[in-house]
Amino acid sequence: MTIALHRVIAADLRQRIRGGTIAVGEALPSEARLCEEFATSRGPVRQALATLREEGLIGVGQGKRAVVLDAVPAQPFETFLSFTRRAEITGHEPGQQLQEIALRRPEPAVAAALGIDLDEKVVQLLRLRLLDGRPAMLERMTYVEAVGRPLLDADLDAGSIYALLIDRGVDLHSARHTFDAVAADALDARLLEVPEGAPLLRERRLTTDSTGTPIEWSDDRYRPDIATVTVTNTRSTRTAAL
Amino acid sequence: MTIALHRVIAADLRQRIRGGTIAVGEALPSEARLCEEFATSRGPVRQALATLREEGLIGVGQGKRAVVLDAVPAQPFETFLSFTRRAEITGHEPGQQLQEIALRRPEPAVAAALGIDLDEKVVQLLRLRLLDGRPAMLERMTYVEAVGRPLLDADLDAGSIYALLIDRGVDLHSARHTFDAVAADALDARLLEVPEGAPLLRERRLTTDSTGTPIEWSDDRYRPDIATVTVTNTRSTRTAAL
DNA sequence: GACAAGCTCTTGTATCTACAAGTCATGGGT
DNA sequence: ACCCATGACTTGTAGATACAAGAGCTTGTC
Repeated sequence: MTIALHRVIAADLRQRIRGGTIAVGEALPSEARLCEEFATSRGPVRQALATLREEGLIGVGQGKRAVVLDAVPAQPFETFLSFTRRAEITGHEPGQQLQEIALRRPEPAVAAALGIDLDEKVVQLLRLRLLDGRPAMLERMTYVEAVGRPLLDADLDAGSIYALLIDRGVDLHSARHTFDAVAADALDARLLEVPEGAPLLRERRLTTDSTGTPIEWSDDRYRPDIATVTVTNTRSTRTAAL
Repeated sequence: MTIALHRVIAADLRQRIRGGTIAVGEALPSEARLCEEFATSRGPVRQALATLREEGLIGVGQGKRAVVLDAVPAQPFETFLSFTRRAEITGHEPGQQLQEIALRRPEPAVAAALGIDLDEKVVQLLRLRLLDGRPAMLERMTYVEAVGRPLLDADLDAGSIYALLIDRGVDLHSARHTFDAVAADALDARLLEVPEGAPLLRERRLTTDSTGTPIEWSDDRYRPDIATVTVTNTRSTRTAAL
């Protein structure tokens, strides 16, 4: 399988930016220069630059060379879902420790979020996420039974849950993330290795399929000194409409 | 001034999607068809489709026509930016108290974020935001001088800063938001009326214009019992791109 | 009827060309 | 010393062409 040239170019430039070969604030080589370097035409070069721009890595402008904005790329949409992908992109080593998996009846608040009855069962997971071996995030995930069943038999310390679900044909479509801050409770404190009461970033997430049916409810708590969450948004929708 | 053809095509298709001429789930005309229709080559047509894909309006895939995903993009820019708009949507009464506005030299960290020299001046604002009369969020905003100047003369307890800036022709294009949690410092505690050390949701925001030049840096701290931040994202946008 | 091969339509990738439009540095005039 | 015009360089836009690769329908065979 050959990888498209514009992807190769984008990956190469990404590497240079992350590796510091091209520093933040510095200009990239001109398109013409890149064409020579990769022995290609402007098409693939421009496509690669467009990708980097979309990722928020570079800023462009007519008549002037592209400039490196930031060494850490903003997450494209789908990576918003995956802790593993996020870690890889930022160059950290992801890890995970499954603490508990259970099939049980949900608490009322969770049942309400998922829009199910109190007597329907759910699959709940408690999982600690690591970055470079340090505790970074604690997930409390709840899946509706039909979706969560296969998780009971899977090796959850190995791969990504999302990859597994998508593999089984689960139609993950959109997610609503609500952020706030909480004080670490006893369990948070023990697993994340922070004092009780320490501030944690909490992300509560409701994931739905393309028909809008809830699939997953999650309460994730981040150690703010190790992991943060970044979101990028653009105004282009409106501007272009004019 | 002529508008680039690919923008015209994008705007036209957007119109059809929003207007219902092409329903959600339905396929767009093929590229070849669009080429005929707009009497052009594939370049501009593909560029227009790439724009719509980036906006999350359509999903694409090799060998099959582009499909309308959603008539309304998940995250309109203004909604994300504007506390006022968010409050109105959720049915609360927004309020604000400007604590301080100053023209000064930035701290090194802020200067670095904005990509300016230490001896360039910036306009800094400290503003408390209220919901239904209760303190909800504390903003520490920093603008590059050229952009922030007009704010010195404006009535900031009245309208929205963003509305004012857009009015003055400032090209707000995209923003990167980083979320974490911090313990309230003395100033946070006093103004937000929480104990010192209480967990606060922190949103650090870098807003840039369409060339990627930073315009604004902000550190916003939310009282989690009064205000949270919600983001929605969709998966389908990107799947085809990998 | 079921299945598979093949054909056609479609998008993805790449090249070459051309001109428009913006940026920036150089250099000359005041 | 300052200012401005010029010109070189760079990116934005657009056309035409070619082939690769995936999707889905059609058709022919068993």
